[in-house]
Amino acid sequence: MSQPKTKQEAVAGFRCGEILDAARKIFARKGFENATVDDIAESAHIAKGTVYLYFRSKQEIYLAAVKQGLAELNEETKRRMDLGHTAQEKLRAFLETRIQYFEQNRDFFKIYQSEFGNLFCHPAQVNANFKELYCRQAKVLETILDESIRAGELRAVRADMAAFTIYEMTRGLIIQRLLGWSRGDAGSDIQALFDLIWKGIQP
Amino acid sequence: MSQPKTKQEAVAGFRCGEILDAARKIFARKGFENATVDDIAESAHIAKGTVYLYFRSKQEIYLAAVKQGLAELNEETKRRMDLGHTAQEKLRAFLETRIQYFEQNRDFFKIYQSEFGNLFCHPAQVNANFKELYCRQAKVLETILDESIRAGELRAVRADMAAFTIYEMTRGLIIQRLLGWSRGDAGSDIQALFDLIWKGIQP
Amino acid sequence: MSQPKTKQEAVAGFRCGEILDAARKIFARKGFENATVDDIAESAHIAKGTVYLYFRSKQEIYLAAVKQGLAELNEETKRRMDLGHTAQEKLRAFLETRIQYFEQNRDFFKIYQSEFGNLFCHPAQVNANFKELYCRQAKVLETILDESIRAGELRAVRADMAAFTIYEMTRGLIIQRLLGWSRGDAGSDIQALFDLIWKGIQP
Amino acid sequence: MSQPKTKQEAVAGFRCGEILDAARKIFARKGFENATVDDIAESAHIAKGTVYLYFRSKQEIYLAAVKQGLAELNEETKRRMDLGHTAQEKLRAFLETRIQYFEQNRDFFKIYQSEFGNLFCHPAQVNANFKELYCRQAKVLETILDESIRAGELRAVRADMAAFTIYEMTRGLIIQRLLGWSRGDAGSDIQALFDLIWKGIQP
DNA sequence: TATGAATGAGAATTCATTCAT
DNA sequence: TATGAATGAATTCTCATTCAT
Repeated sequence: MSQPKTKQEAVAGFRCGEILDAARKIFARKGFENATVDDIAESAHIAKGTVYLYFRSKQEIYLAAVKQGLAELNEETKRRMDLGHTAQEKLRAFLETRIQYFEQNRDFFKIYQSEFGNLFCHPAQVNANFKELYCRQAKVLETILDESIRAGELRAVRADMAAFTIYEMTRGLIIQRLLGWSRGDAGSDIQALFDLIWKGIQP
Repeated sequence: MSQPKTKQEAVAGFRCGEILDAARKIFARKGFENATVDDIAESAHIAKGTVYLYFRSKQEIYLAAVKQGLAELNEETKRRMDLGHTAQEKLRAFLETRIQYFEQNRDFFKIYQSEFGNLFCHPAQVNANFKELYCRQAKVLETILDESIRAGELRAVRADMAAFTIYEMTRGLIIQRLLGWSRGDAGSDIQALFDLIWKGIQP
Repeated sequence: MSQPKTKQEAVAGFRCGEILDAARKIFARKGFENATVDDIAESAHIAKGTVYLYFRSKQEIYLAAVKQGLAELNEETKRRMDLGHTAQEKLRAFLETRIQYFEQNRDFFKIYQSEFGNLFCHPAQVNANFKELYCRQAKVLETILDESIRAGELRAVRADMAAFTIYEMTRGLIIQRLLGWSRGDAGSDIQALFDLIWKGIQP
Repeated sequence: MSQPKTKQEAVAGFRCGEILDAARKIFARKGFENATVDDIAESAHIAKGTVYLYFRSKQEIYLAAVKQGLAELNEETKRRMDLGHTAQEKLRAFLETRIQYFEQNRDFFKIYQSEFGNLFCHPAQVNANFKELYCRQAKVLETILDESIRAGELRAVRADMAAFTIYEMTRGLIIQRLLGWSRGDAGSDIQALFDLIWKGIQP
């Protein structure tokens, strides 16, 4: 995140990135438990020991990979939502950004999805860490909805529920698409989903 | 499924049930990989070897636990939807049954949810097995929606997408509730969700 | 061995025999370690627990199976050797009996052979038990040879070595035949072997 | 087999050798089934996991141990037979080499012998692998005998049978010696055996 | 006697992590 | 920094033996 000051740091950052890229690929393919540190090291073209110079444990690699992706996604989502002026535009931006991001980063989606699946059987400390990142995404949406409802642009639905629900619908759509269960192209899927949501929340 | 004919079979069925209950508890708490067969045996108050008299492998226990729950849920959902006469009643029945079932079988929901998380990194054979059960749930809904749209009760949304989306929203709501992120009681959460959906699909 | 006095004993003897027959079949097919008591019980059409009414352990079944076979073979060999008058006749009887017996009791031969293979890694107590039975076979032969040498019928070879050697040649021939490595029929194989031995020991 | 090019390879070769030596000792003492990988590791003064860096399974260790010994024995036998000029010299070389080799590598002989014992209840793949090595030994002898018979140096016995028989007599002698059943010293045992065989096959 | 469900010790194998080079 | 050999704890599954019925 922060700029590297020295060449050392730059190299270190580069290595971390390579490892995380490799890790995402491996974790996506095998899941956390079945991925081995050897797999990751091999995929990153370094030795196993080297991995431990940059990360303290397999867990840590995993967390870093999810965090990095989530942060990037959140940032991108926020950026594109800010470009919209109306609630409608912002909502559409939310849907589009996320779906496009996940389509382009399928490995990341798989991990993200798996992470969600394990939400209930994670060490508490891991969860605390992620709950914040997860919630932040819904919060952004909740805020928009809240404002729009107060402005009379939307009808008085429960903003917290609507936000989380929209959030989940997005996830559901991506699952359908990644598993090949959806028959439409991305554009029309997004449009159909947006339409459904919008009808549900407009006054 | 079938009634036990002999005392032997009854006892065997009972043991299977005990093991599956224990398994659900353990898998819910630790996830598939971190649960050990020893954990399950201990929780079922039997010896490890005994588990293997009833199931051939840890995998098999897991699959049985998920299948049993899914089958029960599907059956119950269908039964209650059949009691409704209008699309509205059927949809509400769908939401209510599922949310209530999962609230009452939290352990099962956690496994179910985790199963979804692993959808992308599962052995193909497991997936094939479950895709059918997963899809059947959405299909039931899709059929209802399809009929209602043709009858003019609902507007012409894409039934496949709407079905899967409603399905996912339900799941999302349960997650919120189980993680304690929802502030409302079950009844009002269901009402709010139903309202959102209904507005989205009515003509 | 001894005659059963009561119906009880007769039944017990019958059961033992059934178990030993089954055991021989299973041990021959799978070897001692890979044969399970369940296999044996199933093959004998009784329950696993029943096996333990007649034998104290898997070991014991095995030992009993080998002993029974060896005793029978020894007896038969002795009987047929006694029918011969000259050393030549007795030697030929020795070869013929053994080869025919093993050809007709292939399962037993496999166990016997395996037993020999484990001669060096057996619990001492087992070995002591068998050494006697093994040696008795060679001893019978050694005695014959000894007498014949003293009578001038044979040249002065070392009887102990010749006996054991003939004994081993027999075993070797059977291996060849059971593995299908021998191209001749039993009769001509026996003849060829006898010829070789006879030339080696005649004056 | 091939010379190690790097220090790495040399170390790896050394480790393999250490493990195989330990394995031979353990397998000889306990037999394949009763030997544990832990035993082998402990005997080689390394951790259990280390064994698996060099061999994929217990089976593989075993096969490697037998193969290595057999190959060495075959090579040595061939080398010493080639030094002889007449059939008599070659035959004596065969006997001497094998008996001396096994006397000096008793652990190997025990495994080899046990291997023979399991000839009939082995996984087919193992057998295919060994049959070749076993037969090659007898074939060498058969060829010599064949030539000598055609040259009139020996009488017209069946070479295949004679070869296998001599082979088995050798094995028998070693068994006697290792079990302490033979009263003579190695030299006189070899001489007696040779005498017996030679008389059996000379014209 | 006969049964077969229950037991639990035991074995092979894997892999995250460490550490000497 | 980088390496990769070594470690050993942990896990699944098997099966001889026991015992209540």
